[in-house]
Amino acid sequence: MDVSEDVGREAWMLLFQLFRAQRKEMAGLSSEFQLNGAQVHLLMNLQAAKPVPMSELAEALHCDASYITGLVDKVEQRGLVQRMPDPADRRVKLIGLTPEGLETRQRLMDRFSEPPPFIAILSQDDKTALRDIFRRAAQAMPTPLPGQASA
Amino acid sequence: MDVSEDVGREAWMLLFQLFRAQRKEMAGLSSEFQLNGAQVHLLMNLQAAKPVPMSELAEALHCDASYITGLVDKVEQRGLVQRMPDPADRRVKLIGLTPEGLETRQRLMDRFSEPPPFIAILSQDDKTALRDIFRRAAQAMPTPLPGQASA
DNA sequence: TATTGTTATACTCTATAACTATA
DNA sequence: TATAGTTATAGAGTATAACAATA
Repeated sequence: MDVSEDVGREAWMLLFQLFRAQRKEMAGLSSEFQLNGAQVHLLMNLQAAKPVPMSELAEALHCDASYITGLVDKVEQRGLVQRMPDPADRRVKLIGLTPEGLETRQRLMDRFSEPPPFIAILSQDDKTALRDIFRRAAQAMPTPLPGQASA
Repeated sequence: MDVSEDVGREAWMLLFQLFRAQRKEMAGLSSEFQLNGAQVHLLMNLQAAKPVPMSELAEALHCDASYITGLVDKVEQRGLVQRMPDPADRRVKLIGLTPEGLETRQRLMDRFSEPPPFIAILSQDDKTALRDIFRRAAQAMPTPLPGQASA
């Protein structure tokens, strides 16, 4: 096993542990909004302007369509999203944010984008280096990353 | 909101999404070993030489003691760990790895330490920079990070 | 016949409360 | 009386299978 591989391994293991150490805080953050993790990601995956088919949400959240039904039910009951018929295909239901949902999503993104301690404690130089490296990583990845926090 | 804060925010949001994009693969990795996430972390938190009280495991895994009972039951039935009495306090049970558990833990750590795509694709320089930054972050954090992968 | 979403149901993960043995 | 672990149980999260409406 060559040394160059070990650098990536060590970086990953450190990140893995750092990330995991603050998983509890993330859960707490979700419950601040009385949402579970999946609901948070549901809102993050919705855009203000363009309603989205439920099937697409299932794909984005890597979960079964039947689970999306229940997920949408809950946030719809809270007035954050609404189901709309798709004029082009009457089997499809489009999910869009309500004005209140948009506002909640905004607060959610602001809150979630607050860096956890292991990033907050870094020097400005390290933060910048991290950002640049992750930008390169994101660009090289096939996955289109969902909604960005508004600055 | 000043600009220096935004750098940390952007770094964090990018990391968050990159991390999340490969959460599915992590779950798949656990099930390769027919273990769930908690069982993986249980094994990772056990050391070869020194058996550990169950209460300590509950703390390390951030979960309730009652859940540890079931967790240990399952991996004990598979012969990976064993309960041992603590001579110093007969209420306490110490959990230690069996030889088979040690071997499984080794394979587990080797497998889990394989960097995910978003790290693997980085240049050698970027990997090194990441490692150094995370080392600084880990050192500055209060949490003692558990078992490191053996190189 | 295939696909979108829904319903009913079951399984896994995890916590809470009551309990036993020991301190 | 307090603590370590266990048991019973309940709740949340998620998937699978059968189904209705539409394509």
